[in-house]
Amino acid sequence: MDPHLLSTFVTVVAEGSFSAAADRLGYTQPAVSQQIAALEADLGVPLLTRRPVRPTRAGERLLEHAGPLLLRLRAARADVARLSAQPRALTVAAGPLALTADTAAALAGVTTLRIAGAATAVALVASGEADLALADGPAAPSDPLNLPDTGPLTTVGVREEELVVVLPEGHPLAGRPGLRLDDLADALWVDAPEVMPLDRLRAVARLDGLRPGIRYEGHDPAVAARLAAAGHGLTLLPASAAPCGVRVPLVAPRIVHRVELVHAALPPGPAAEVVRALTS
Amino acid sequence: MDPHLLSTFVTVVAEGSFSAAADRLGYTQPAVSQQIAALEADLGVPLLTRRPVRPTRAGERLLEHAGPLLLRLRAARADVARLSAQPRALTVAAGPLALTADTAAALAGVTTLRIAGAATAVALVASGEADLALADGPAAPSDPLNLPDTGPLTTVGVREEELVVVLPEGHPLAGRPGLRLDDLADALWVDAPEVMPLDRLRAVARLDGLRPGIRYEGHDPAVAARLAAAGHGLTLLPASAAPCGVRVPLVAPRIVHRVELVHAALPPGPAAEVVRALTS
DNA sequence: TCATATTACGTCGTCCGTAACGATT
DNA sequence: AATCGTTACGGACGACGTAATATGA
Repeated sequence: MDPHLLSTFVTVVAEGSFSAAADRLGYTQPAVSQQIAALEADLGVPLLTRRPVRPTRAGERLLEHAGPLLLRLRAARADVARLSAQPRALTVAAGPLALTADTAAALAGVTTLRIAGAATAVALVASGEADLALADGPAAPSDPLNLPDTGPLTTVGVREEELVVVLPEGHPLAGRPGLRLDDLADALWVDAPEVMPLDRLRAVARLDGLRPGIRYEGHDPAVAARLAAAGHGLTLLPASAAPCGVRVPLVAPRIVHRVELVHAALPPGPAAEVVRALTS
Repeated sequence: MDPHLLSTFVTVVAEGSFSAAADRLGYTQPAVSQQIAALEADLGVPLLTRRPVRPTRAGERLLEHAGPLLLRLRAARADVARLSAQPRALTVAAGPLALTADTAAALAGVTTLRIAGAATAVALVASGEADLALADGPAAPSDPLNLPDTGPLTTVGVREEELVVVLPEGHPLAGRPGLRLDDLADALWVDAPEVMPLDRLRAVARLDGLRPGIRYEGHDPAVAARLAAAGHGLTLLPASAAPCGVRVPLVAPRIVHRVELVHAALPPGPAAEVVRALTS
């Protein structure tokens, strides 16, 4: 199973077309056709239906592996390259809820700041495109975030903060001193996958439900809070990130908003300084 | 980075010689030489010192990635193959401390039982060589074991059991009702990596120390207990696995012996039956 | 001097591109 | 008929084996 073939396979599925994938990868279309045929011959199973081009069940299985596999490959290369690399621009990948005032203050010497979901931020560090990741997400108190395993990276907890449910004024539950998530499972929630993905919440809270309401595809927690305040659905945010709406502490299940710092082994330098500042 | 090259690299390091690796892989020796040269050219860094053949620092980094990478590759292949595979012999990989009487009773229809450490057991399932893994190891109560990430496998907790320190009769601490691990960190411990690896204990207990004493390379917990009872060092075992010696409950840190069942998506059949029996 | 890694070179296989073909809408 | 994937074929590159060479212990 050549990673090269795996990568074209992923592209073909993403594009939904052999010719489009060929264009994107800089091959001719027959080359892609042959690559897919080679992969199918190697595994002994059809991976794609043609017209329309869709993964078969076997193809879907392979896709689940292909992403992490290719990431790890890039991670290995990056990890080796880091040893001989010269210090350069300092890039930090941060989750949308990671940048409180304190955290921002600790980022001295940072050249580029990139906002990305937890998994993506870790992937950026693993593949060498970023030096530090500040991944954030919900977790049980003092439990680690469930980050993808991309090899030997150092992970340290930076912060845990209470979560609040954001409700519109006049909501029937707005007067309560605290709320239980299972009482809200049937309510409509703001579906903001880049701020606080509902599926992670479900996983951490061991809960089904959380019906998705309006979808917000941006990064800004304030927008999610405003949507909630305007009655488009509930949302759950760390207390400091919810500037408006009625904020009621979450009391059960016991979930906090956790921020973790992820980085590879760092030589002394500005990156290491930022790590020190963040973890002190 | 061709996985093929990666795999020869791993073999060369393991054998400590180009020619021995060539023999093992069925290549000629110059072929191996060229493969390593190609890998080094690709990464732009020397990976091995020659005479003696040892990994450089870059090589060591690469090695850390190569194992998981090749495992995941096998896992992907196995996962795809499982879809079209016919039901066959049912193989279970179990940790050395996983097979209590109850657990053994649940293994109806199992053809082969293989004893292996937690990481190996999971690797066997991922690569399709086993259908079920019963991984065991120390963990904080209700915390998951820290198993390697090899793709979409289902993990369920099966059991948690109290851990006891096994001491020889007449040991100064033998009369205590309970023991703290940090009080024993400077003592000599039975080093039984295939029963209860000391490094895992250190990691879970967040503790240095645990000086290794006599080394036992087998699987049998009873032997570890006997060595401890005979005064060759202390050991920590689940209460049910320590047939002799003075057994004192561990009271701090709060660590239990946890068993987890790991398996891929299973079609209905004997394997699924065993899963049901184990998790009911 | 012997063992062991590297270099040189010929051969074979693999992979891609061009061109022709086939199938599906 | 048009679009898109497959098959056919030729050329280029890469990979392995044999043979010769270099380098340490």
